[in-house]
Amino acid sequence: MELTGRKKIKRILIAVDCIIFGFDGAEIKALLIKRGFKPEKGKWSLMGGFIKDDETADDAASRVLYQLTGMRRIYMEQLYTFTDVNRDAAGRVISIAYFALINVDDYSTQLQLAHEARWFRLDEVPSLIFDHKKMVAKAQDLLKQKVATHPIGFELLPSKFTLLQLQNLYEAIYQMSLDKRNFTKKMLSLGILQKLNEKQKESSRKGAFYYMFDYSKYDRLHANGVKFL
Amino acid sequence: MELTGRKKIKRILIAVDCIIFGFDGAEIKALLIKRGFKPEKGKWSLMGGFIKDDETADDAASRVLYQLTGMRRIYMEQLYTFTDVNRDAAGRVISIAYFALINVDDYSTQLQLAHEARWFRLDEVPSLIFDHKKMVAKAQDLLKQKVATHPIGFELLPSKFTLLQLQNLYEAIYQMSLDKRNFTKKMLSLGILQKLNEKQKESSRKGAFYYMFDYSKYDRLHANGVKFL
DNA sequence: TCAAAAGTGTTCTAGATACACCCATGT
DNA sequence: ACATGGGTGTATCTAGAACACTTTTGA
Repeated sequence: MELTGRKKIKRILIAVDCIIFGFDGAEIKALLIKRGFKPEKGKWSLMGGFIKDDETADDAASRVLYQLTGMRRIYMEQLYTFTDVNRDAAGRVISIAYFALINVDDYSTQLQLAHEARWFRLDEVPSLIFDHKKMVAKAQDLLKQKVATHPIGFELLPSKFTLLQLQNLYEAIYQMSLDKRNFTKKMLSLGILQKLNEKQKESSRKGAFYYMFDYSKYDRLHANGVKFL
Repeated sequence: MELTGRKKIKRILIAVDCIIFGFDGAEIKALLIKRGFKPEKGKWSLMGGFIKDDETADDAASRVLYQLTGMRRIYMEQLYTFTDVNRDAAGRVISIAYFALINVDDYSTQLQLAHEARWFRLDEVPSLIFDHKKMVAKAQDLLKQKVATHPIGFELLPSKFTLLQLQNLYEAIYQMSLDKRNFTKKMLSLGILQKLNEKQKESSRKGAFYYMFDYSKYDRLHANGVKFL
């Protein structure tokens, strides 16, 4: 870049903030923490942290996600960088927001308690510090848009899931109901689900077959994205 | 965000870099400058600059675009934030990349000369400093993706354009040829083009009608995006 | 035997694609 | 009169949408 205005630059801190989505079988939820320090102590907020000078933003986001969830290799993607001059009460801080998807079942209750974290339905997110509400809204947009063409919905489900669970997931994301026959026809036609010989017996007498998402088939068939919906 | 690792943080500078696309009637091109200062003086690079402490990243990108083009109100959108620890030879600098579209005809030759700027076909972009090549690639992806569902292609054309010019634009972006009848049928069916009573006579004896993009009709009809292709 | 969820096929419709000729005009 | 690009219509195909009954099995 060109050197313009370099002299005027004061210290600007760089943070990452993570919008973490989960799916409880019926609703998409966001994981928020009760902020345990000043400023804005006691208010709800996204989990975040400052970037260290030897790590990338991706590294920082992974670290922050690990602290909160104890999980590594979480699906995660850079969302947007928020730079309003007065967005953080404590001084000039820009924040690189990350969007993450986790399977709720893998998430330890212990850590949840330690951080005073809670899952919130998207229509019940409380007021959040700074511009975190905007971040959540933007993440929700990205989720809707991305899940229509990329196989990321599976990140929100256990590795074995039934077709009905998958349908419920899409219905929750889009807030609409889908036709069961059309949905299964479409999903199976993509050739990226592997049917197991095992049934989920909890929710019905007949039992529903489990499926797994087959990453290698996906990569082979749909290198350039699919149309899920 | 949580306070983690704050103590270890050294100064990190924040820059913006702009990927500027234009369309010359046949090809999509990117505007690059010959860097006039060290490090990497004399090499090709994107136009960029540091964020001042009283401006947002959007402000900084607008400023940088104005410096290079003399134009205000350029279509512009935040693309991605690049944070590799050693991306900039001069020290730790993160860069918020912006994606911009301009109408080549509006661009002053004077300013072009002052910055030693040049338009490059996307398949002839020379080697660039730092990670600017990655930025260009990412911007090209976004262009392809976004132009399919949002009316941003018009930013690359004069306000009055013929249907053939519009088709050429899409053909250039997607590197494929389209059927003239199907293309015009589709475009006109969207109800967002206004036909003028004026013909472009330069390129044929018969002359081709000019059209304009009608923003208000677009907003009314397609509040949630359209499918152009 | 019955309640409760699982599984499955056909018709209809709209949008996308493929395809070729006549039109208007300046020289 | 003719060369050049401008403009237009129809048939086919494909994907999505609408729609309801049978199957399985544990209690």
